[in-house]
Amino acid sequence: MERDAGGTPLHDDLGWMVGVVFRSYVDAADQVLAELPGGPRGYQVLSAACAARPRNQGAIAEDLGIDRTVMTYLVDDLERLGLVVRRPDAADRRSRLVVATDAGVAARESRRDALRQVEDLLLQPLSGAEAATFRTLLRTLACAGRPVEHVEEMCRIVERLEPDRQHTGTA
Amino acid sequence: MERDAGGTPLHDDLGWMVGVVFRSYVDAADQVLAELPGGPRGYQVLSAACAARPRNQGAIAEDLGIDRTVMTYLVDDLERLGLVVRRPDAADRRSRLVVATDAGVAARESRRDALRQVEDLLLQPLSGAEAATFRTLLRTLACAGRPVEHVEEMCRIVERLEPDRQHTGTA
DNA sequence: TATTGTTATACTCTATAACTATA
DNA sequence: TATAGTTATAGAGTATAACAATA
Repeated sequence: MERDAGGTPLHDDLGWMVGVVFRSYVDAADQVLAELPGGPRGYQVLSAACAARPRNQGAIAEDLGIDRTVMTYLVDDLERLGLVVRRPDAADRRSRLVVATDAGVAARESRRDALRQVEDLLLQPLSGAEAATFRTLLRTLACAGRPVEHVEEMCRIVERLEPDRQHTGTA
Repeated sequence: MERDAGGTPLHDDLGWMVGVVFRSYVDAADQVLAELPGGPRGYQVLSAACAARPRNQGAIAEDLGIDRTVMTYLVDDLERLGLVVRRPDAADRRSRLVVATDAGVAARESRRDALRQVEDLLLQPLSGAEAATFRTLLRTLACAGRPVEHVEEMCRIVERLEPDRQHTGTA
């Protein structure tokens, strides 16, 4: 039962690495998106509202991994600023389609350009080719299904862990 | 000022991609780390406590991107479970070195094995070679300085954005 | 009966400020 | 005076539950 030999056992931890990069992006993006409600997520809602085929709040919320109740507040704020509107869905009168206004499209475009510079800054430690590779691989991961939904595999992992639970107590 | 032609403008957004992967990891890791206080971050503190050279709370907090006040609670919980101890630092009596106990080392090792399976599950959409490349590039980014600290570049980006601010009001 | 969206409430998490003890 | 850590408080963010309208 030896201690970790290396000085920093975290450098092999995917969770730590993803967390560092995630926080770096959010911190940098927050500076650029200061005037936009909701920070990066408000921008992402606005981006979704700029898509060719408008979608309803629930669909956008699922895509962005946020609760639908939070989506209500985000859309409220964006609508109050005149950046998006809630359009009734002829096919389902319960549903509200979120659509960007002209001002919303313009606001999104200027933010997108600024965010691209932030992204370049974030990827600066990589060469141009490496950055392109990183984007491609990251997109593959992001667009694939979420591993949490691999219920069976997760259950097997947790079950295999059970015998060791006494190490941490039951609290 | 045309609407986005593609169906999903988010698929080119680095922030969206990193966010999706980050949430996927946290959700999956939470299942494996259910008994450990603080979830993935509690695990990361425990990992830091397993390092060869013990460090104090502030240094660990900075590495993990969490506030030092939060660190106090995390270490409290881990110490209560007997996984770490606060050892006085002979060189500076204000400082508390966080050191894993034998039980802490054992708990961390079993969790690390489970987390490796979670990581493999997360990276399943990639081939073996691609996954290795992704880890390497991600580590390079995570170990590099944070872009927020590139104060000058950030200021230039924000300044260039200023003329467009009227699109979003001043709230 | 299930689903979309809203509202109100409660909860968690995080940050702020004040304090102690060291340096 | 500045720093490491703690504590208490307040604030932001988030989730839970109940509700209305529609399917």
